Formats: sequence, C-alpha cells, structure tokens
Amino acid sequence: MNLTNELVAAHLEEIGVLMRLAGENDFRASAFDRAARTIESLDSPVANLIEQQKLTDVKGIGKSIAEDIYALAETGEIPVLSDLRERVPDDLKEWLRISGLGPKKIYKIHHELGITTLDELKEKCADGSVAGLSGMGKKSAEKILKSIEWLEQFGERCLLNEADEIASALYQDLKQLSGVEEISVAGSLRRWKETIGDIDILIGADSDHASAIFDVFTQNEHVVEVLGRGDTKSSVRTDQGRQVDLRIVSPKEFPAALMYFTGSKEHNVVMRQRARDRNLSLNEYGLFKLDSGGNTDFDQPVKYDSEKDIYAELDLAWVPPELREDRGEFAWFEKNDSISLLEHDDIRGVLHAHSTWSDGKYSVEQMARACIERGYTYLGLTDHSQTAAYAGGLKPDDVKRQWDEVDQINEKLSEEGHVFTIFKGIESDILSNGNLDYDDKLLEGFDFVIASIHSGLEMSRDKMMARFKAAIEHPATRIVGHPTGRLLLQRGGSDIDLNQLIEWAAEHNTAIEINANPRRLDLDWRWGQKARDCGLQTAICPDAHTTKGIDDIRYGVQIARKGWFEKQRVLSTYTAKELKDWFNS
DNA sequence: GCCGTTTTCGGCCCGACTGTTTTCAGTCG
Repeated sequence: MNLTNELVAAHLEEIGVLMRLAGENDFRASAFDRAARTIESLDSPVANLIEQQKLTDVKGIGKSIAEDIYALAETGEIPVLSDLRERVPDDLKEWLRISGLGPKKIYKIHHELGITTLDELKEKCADGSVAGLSGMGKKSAEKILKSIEWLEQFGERCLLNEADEIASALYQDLKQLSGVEEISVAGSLRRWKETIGDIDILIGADSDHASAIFDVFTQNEHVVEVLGRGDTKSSVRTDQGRQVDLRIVSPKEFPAALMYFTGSKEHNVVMRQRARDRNLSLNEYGLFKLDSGGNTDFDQPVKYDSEKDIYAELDLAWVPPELREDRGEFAWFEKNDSISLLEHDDIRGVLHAHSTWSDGKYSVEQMARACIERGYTYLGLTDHSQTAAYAGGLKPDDVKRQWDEVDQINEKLSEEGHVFTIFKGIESDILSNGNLDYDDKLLEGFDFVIASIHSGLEMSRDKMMARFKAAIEHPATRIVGHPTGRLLLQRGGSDIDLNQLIEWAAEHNTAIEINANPRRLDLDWRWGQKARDCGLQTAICPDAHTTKGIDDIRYGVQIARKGWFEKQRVLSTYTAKELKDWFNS
C-alpha cells in the first residue's frame, strides 16, 4: 500500500477527534493531533520513514504512534482507530462544528439521550431534554439550536475576501473612535489563512473608553446579534453570518495581546513552552517571571514595546504573521534575523486573465487598460483553449485572429506612450491523455502556455499524475494552472501527489501558479516548504475574468508569503523583458 | 501518547466568558 503523508495525517487526526468524543484523556488526543500535523508538514514521503523503520526519529512520534502507522502500512488499518470508529458514531463529528458544543458536552448528550444525528439533536433541544441534563440548561439548548441554524444558513467558514470586507468595514468604523490608540485585525485573517471562521479585532485603549467602544461595536449596522459582552471582550454575529470578536486591552499590553490573538494556536503553544523553558510565562498581557511555585508572577513583568521584543526574549527574530503556523518558522527564526518574502509592490504584471474571446467579461483592450491603470507593465492574456467549449474556448482560427488583435492593441498602446506588453498566452486544457489542446505547431506560436485541468478531476491519483507529467514534459508548457482544481468550501481538489508534482515542475523549469482567486488559492501554501526546497518558481495569477478580478492578486501575494516564496521565485515580479526571456528559456 | 543533560514519572499553555452553579466545568481562541 502506497501511503501518502496526507493519508497518514488524516488517520491520526481522526483518532484525535474520536478520542475526544469518546471522552478519553485530552493530552493523549493532542498527541495524535500533533503527530498528524508533523507528518502532514514533512517535506519527504512518510513512506520512506516507514520503509526504514525510522518513524520514532521524528519529534512527536513515539513508539505507540509509530506502531499505529506501521500497522496502517501493513494492513491498511489502525486497530485503535477501527475500535474508535465502532464506538463513536460518525455523525457526532458534525456536532463539533456547533459553537458552544465541545467534546465533553457532545459525549454527555450522546450518551445520556442516546442520540447521534443532527436532526435528533435539534429535536431534543426543542423538547427540553437537553436542558434537563446536569450542567446544561435552557440557555444552552437555545444556543445550540441557534448555532445550528447559523451553520446551516452560512456555513462554518467563509472565503478570505468576504472576511476581509467585513473586517475592513468594522476596522474603519472603530479606528476613529476616541480613546482608540492602537487597532489591528488579528486571528486567522492577519495570518491570511485561505478560509476564515471568526474575525478578530484588537484595540489598544484605556479601560475607561472600553464601554463606549463596545457600544459602537455592538450597534454597528451589520450586527444582528450580540453573542456576549464582558469588560474586555465582546462577540457579535453579522448579517453575513460571521462571528466577530473584539478585544480591548490597554495600549501598553497591545503588542502581547496582538501576538496572542494572531495565533495560530499551534504557534502560541510553542511560544509559551519556550517561555516556560526560560522560566517565564507568556499570556495576552505580556511576559512575566514565574514565582517559586511555577505560577505567573504578575508583579514581575518583563518589559517590551513590540512583538519583536517579545520574540527576542524567547530568542527568536520577529515572525511575519503569515508564517505563524508552527511549520518550520521556529527553526528558521532561531537562526535568521529575518526572511525575504514577496511584497505587494514587487508585482510588475498580470499573468492569467480572460477576455471576451472566451469567458471573460471585458475585451482584451479593456483588460490591458485596467492593468495599466493599476500600474502593471504587462498582461499575460490566457483565454481558454478549444476543449473548454462551455467557456467559449478558442478554435485554432480564433487563436490566429486574437493574435492579430493583440498585435494591434500592443501597437496602439505603444503609440499612446504606454510601456506595456500584452503577451499571447493560452490556458490550455490538459486533456485526459495528458496532451495539450492544440497541435504543437500552433502551441509554438504562443508566448507562453498555462496548462490546466478543467475536466476529469476525479481520475485516480496515478492517472492524474500521468496527465500532469505529460503536460509538464511538453516544451510549450511554462506554467501549471490551479493544480488541484479545488474550490474552497465547495469541493476538494483532485487526488494528486503534490510533492511529486512540485519536483517534476522544478526539474523542468516549469512554474506552478498560485491562483489568486479567493475561491481557489491553489497551489496551497502548505506546500511552500517543499517548493522552497526544490527551488520551484510560481506566478501570482488572478485568473481574472473581469477588470476587478485583477485585484485578487493581493490574495495571491499573501498566500505566496504564507508559502515562504521570496521575490526571485515569483515570475510576476519579473520585468516584461525578463519574463520573455524566461518564457523562451 | 510524548518527552526529558535538573526528571523515565508527572507534567503537558493560559485567561475570558458563559451558564450553570454557590465554586466550577466547559468552551473558545
């Protein structure tokens, strides 16, 4: 059995979840969580470690979990998981998504009322059975019902752009209030995760202003429900179904609080452990010495003025928020003062955009002018190829007419004094046999080809990889488009071996795009370390179908940063001349 | 379940808030 890292991680993670639901020791469950994340972020195949019987060399994998993985490799299953699956109904996992319900309460409700489905849970909340359980009450039952309603209407998470819009509006609203000395978005939005659950906003203000600030927050026009309100924290639900948490701390404590509320949880756990190792305690108010009993001594604070100071106390350089995922940042920032990551201003041009020739909404000229307005110096036009009939893909004759039009517009723009180039590209379908979508002669005429899969996404892993291999080996292919084909919150991607794909692409001097459309963000940032090790090139591709779609580049830049991409490995930072040379290299 | 140059056993990150309680467990981030 060929075990992938993702598959092993998924098994371990499921054990962790089911253990909690089965009411078992939380630390034990956490050990499986940690092991899952470790395996997932390995940049070599776990299969090698299995073969060499070296699993326990990996930190966080002990004898017991190693044996579980060996069992998985040999028999295809893990006894402890099989056992858990029998004991814990699958439906209960769904309940974890309900806010206010954790493993303990789920365990209690399931056991004492003998129910497993979401519908049964709704019934028992409505008829008073849940309220009758010890430790639960009428309010708990109401909260559960309400939370299920929200969940069914809006889902658990939203796309990055939606969260970004909600947060920006609230940020603007709060920023100007009197007493607000510091304000920042925190949480997963500050870390630019690809999807967002709750939105976190942090304010530094003296406590006598807090009440007035919370008043404005809870009375914002988009707020439909106030979920909670204390002296330092308030949570609301907006009309788009998102929960927003606002924390107010004193300006002095702002840096520590910002670090704390930015997370990730995993990053914070390591930070606190590092503090403990240095006889300190880290919390949202700062760093403190430990007293003789090993407890936080709030009378002995360590002075700091910024996040940077706090990292420095723990022998680390400042970690950009995007990298705070406990995926290698500690090793890096122990040894290095900083990291050179792609910046927004580095982007010089737009690669991957559609026009009215296929399924875009604007003409080539309109798209080009929109790029110019935004200060970009080239447009890599890539309409769909002929097989994408649903998207108005170009027949060979269309291609030649489009080339003529591009020549004319290039000339016209040049006459107007613009230093701007439209590159003749195509987003060629990778057919099921791995061929590109035109004959070689026509393909040669393009400045560059983005090769993407749009159909047959469900093929087996082996067949998908054979398709990609053939496409990458084709001399015309310069960029691989949205490799997994996932649509965030809608459908998962194809089953492919991304580690292998990255190796192949890097070997053939072919780039893999970071599709910047917030529904895709594919290549996923989690493969950033592998890409870095292989020297893979990428491009920030808005996949724009409208002029406004060009602005999605900003999400792509953030994801590239999150994937540890530096400027030199991003084609979109090249000048038109450099890019042309690279296309022909 | 994992880990350890103070430890092979006994820890494992920490505080706010809520709802249920009369002192705290569970959830959340």
